[in-house]
Amino acid sequence: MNKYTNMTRASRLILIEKMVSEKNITSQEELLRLMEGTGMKCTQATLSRDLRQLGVSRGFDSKGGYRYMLPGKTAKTADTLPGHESEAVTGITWARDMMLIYTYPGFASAVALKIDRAGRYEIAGTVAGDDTILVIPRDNISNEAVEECISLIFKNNSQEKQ
Amino acid sequence: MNKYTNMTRASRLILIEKMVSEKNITSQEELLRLMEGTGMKCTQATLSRDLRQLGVSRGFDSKGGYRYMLPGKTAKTADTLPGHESEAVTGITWARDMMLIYTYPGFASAVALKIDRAGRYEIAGTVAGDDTILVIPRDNISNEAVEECISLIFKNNSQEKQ
DNA sequence: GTCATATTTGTATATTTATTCATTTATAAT
DNA sequence: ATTATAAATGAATAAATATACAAATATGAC
Repeated sequence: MNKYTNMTRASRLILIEKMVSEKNITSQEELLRLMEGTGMKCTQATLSRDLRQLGVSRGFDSKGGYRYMLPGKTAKTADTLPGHESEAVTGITWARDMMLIYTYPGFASAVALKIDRAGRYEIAGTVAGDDTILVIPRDNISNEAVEECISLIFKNNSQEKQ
Repeated sequence: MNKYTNMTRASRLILIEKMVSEKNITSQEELLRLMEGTGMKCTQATLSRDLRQLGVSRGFDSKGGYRYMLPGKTAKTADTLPGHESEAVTGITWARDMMLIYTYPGFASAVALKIDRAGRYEIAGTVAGDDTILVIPRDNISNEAVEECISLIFKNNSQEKQ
């Protein structure tokens, strides 16, 4: 049953979602002013509660600026129906402070893509052949840190369902 | 060029990501205390800056509680080397005394071919994946020399197109 | 309508997070 | 090494956001 029969509140929540999805909102004060412009007014306190209710949170845009965003937009998982890249891995070893990942033939680039997309700064880059990936850590990053990192990427991968 | 050469900072960033991914962090103060527990200490101000750098933001978990979380699959801005941009090249960095060149998907081998054909002594060889090129300098060749070299190749490249 | 109860809201304030500025530390050039 | 330049940091503080509590408003039963 719908708990939100209060019209004022209901339409305010709708307006907030609309504003957040369309505009680049950087603070609650800013959103407040935008909403006032449309005749819908409330206080920052109410906005704070509404945003929590909606799951709208302040994150960062691509340039590192603040931006309020809808819950779906935060964890953008555009890629991946497959999501079982880690199963293609047959072995891992270290040589010259670089990690070598072995996969079933043809799977290297798919696994490497997964690693690249994780955007981990510990990893300067990967180069994938057909069944082997060369993972190049940044300077001063320990092998353990990279292993941690790779482990995490594969873990996240298997958890990724939404 | 690699921006993360500071050991203390680099490992702190790693720890932060680890903490955020493993624990349910609800505030910076909380994270601060957790980190202190491992011997890594800094102030809330530094943490605030680090979190922005990492794109880690405070959102809501399924129950509406606060929780710091890693960024979605937002593209990280590659550290670019000014003046070396050729159309397909999206970024350049150094790791383990090797140059890594990032390109748009599918362009790596084309760019690598260009480099190979220049026949520069400084460059022992290249290995290209789909969107990443590993440039291996000869022994005793400085990074600067290789950059000079690559810059020259790209300059020639862009002149060809005009 | 009245009454009882639950929800919503604003004010004031507490808490949390971001930023300024001075200092220190690292990196680069000579 | 020495000096210059840039990056990182902490302390203090500003700015932004959350919450306690009282008042107002809505909802449901009669």
